Amino acid sequence: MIPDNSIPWSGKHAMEAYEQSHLYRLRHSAAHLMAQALTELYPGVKLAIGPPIENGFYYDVDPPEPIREEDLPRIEKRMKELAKLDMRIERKVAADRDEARRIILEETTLGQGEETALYKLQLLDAIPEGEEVSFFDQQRFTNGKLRRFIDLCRGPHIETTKDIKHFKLMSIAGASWRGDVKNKQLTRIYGTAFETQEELDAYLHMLEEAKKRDHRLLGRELSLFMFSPRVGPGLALWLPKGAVLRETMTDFLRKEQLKRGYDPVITPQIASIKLYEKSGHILTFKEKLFPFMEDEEKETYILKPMNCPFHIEIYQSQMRSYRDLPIRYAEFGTVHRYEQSGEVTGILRARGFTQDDAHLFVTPDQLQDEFIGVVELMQTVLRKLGLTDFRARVGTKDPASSKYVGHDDNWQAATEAITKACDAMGLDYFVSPGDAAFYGPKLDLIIKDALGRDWQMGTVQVDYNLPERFDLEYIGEDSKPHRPIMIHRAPFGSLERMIGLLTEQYAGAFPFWLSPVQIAILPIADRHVEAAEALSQRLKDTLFDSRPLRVQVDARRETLGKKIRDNQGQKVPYMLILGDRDIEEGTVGVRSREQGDLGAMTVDAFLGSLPA
RNA sequence: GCCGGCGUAGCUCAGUGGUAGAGCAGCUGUUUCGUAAACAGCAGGUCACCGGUUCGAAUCCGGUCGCCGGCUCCA
Repeated sequence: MIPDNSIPWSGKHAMEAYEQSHLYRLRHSAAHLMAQALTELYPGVKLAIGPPIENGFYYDVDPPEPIREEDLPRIEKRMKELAKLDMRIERKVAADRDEARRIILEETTLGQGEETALYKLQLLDAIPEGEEVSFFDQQRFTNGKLRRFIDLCRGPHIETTKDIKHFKLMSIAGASWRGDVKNKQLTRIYGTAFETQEELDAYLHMLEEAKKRDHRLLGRELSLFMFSPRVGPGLALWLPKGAVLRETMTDFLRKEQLKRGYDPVITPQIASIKLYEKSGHILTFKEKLFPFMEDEEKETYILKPMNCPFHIEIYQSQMRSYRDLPIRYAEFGTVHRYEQSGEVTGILRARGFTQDDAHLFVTPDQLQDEFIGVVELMQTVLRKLGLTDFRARVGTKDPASSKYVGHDDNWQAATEAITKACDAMGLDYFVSPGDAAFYGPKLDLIIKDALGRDWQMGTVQVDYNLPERFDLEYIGEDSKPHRPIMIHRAPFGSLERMIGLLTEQYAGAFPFWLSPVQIAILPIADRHVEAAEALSQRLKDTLFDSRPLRVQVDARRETLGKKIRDNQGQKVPYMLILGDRDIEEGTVGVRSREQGDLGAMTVDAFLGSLPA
């Protein structure tokens, strides 16, 4: 998390408070100021939208010539000049639509040609009839020249440009007009603004600090995973330390699932395309698939992008009775999705990843309880991982969209099951219309990474569609066939994404149970190495969380200070120092990652002090 | 995929048209050391790749690949 002292990001109320704040208005006005600078520096530039956002503001523009990063300083400079003019920012309301149109065409274009109003006119058309249309106007006559900027805008703004003092333009990106890639791509310029220089500096400093927690950096420094161009983009190689961490997490969840009546299943990496034709994924998922494979008999196979159809095949392999339900098939299933080249981000967004997947086949009567059971498991997982900074989102159907499948009463039942389960669990969630899967509503956990980006982690989805497509049945008490409901769920989401996020949350200093190396033994001199190896073996024979303790002896011929420094850098939770005194007295010198030197104690005392 | 940026040793980075450098890591030797970097030496690069300009290219130009920020999409 970026510890942003200006806006606590989590929680709906915090966001609402931000939108009411002076800072929010300041940033909005900074966006306008930037637009004014752009109209002066790039005559004919077409302006689109320029809102304040969580950590600053942006403006989307369509410039007559490309804007590059090296242009930002002179845009900033022009903004500073303009700000000093002390232009009053005045709100004006158009009397009617015709006047609004006239203002856009005659005034906001500032004599640069009506075509510069292209996007503003479209925005005007999107404002519902009868709603007030307002403009914000800032101007100053200076040195025989009128400097003016007027923009179609809902506001609110601050009163004068001279209060826009502490800002910085951050970056340039392409952004589609109205978020649709089929539309023209505009140039988006990001900036940030604060009330004081200290806050701006603090924010920039925080960004620098956040970069140090980037999982891609720590993944390399701690030897967790790697990528190789010879393997391919987005295809991670797990190094021994990352792999053991991952196994530890998998072990933990596997046990929790066994306790809750899940049955493990294992399915192949590829399948005939027919399977995905049947599931319908071939239509909705086509552009996400790796290129197809064809065998000598001209049968087409695809690398699996998801596990559900396989689990359905297993369900369908025999007659099911209502007495068999619920059936819970669990698989740590590795899937491959051909993510667009620009969207691959370390292990947070990879092309191959492993879902902690399971599919529950339930009767309508069981839906509610099973959903609660899944939410309970997710809470257990979050607690164990020590994650508290997350948001729970209930994705429901967007009533205006036609992309969904299934009957309305099913949707309503499923949505109710989800919200009731969340209420019953006391989960603090928000409802987000339009964020449902196309086949059903879902509950997602959203977590931010070090750079403040949202990632969807764990998910629970209610599905009426696949049972329908595969014609799934169970025989009910009435001896008649009935259709089961499926729940798709993944508490971690994917091992890759969760480990990436955990790495950033903990800045690489994983809790003891997860640390790849839990204990480093540091013999002081060569003559202590033998005792160190013996101690190492003794610890490895000790179970922690029913796994052998992970111990490493640092037998390098380095000074103790050097060994401590290196193992601290590797974020090893405990170092056990072994020298003449210890061997004589039957103790070890214990040093903790967090608290430093804890003094000498017996190995038993040390083991007894380990976190439960 | 699109917009913008970056690519020099395993890592972090110097090097603006004239014989490729530093620190750390690695290896060798010396040191055997009690709580955050012992000392010395050695080795290590097709300057991402391909093409062009030039007497001469890490450096200038074009293309490709990879990575980073964003858009779109997602676990």
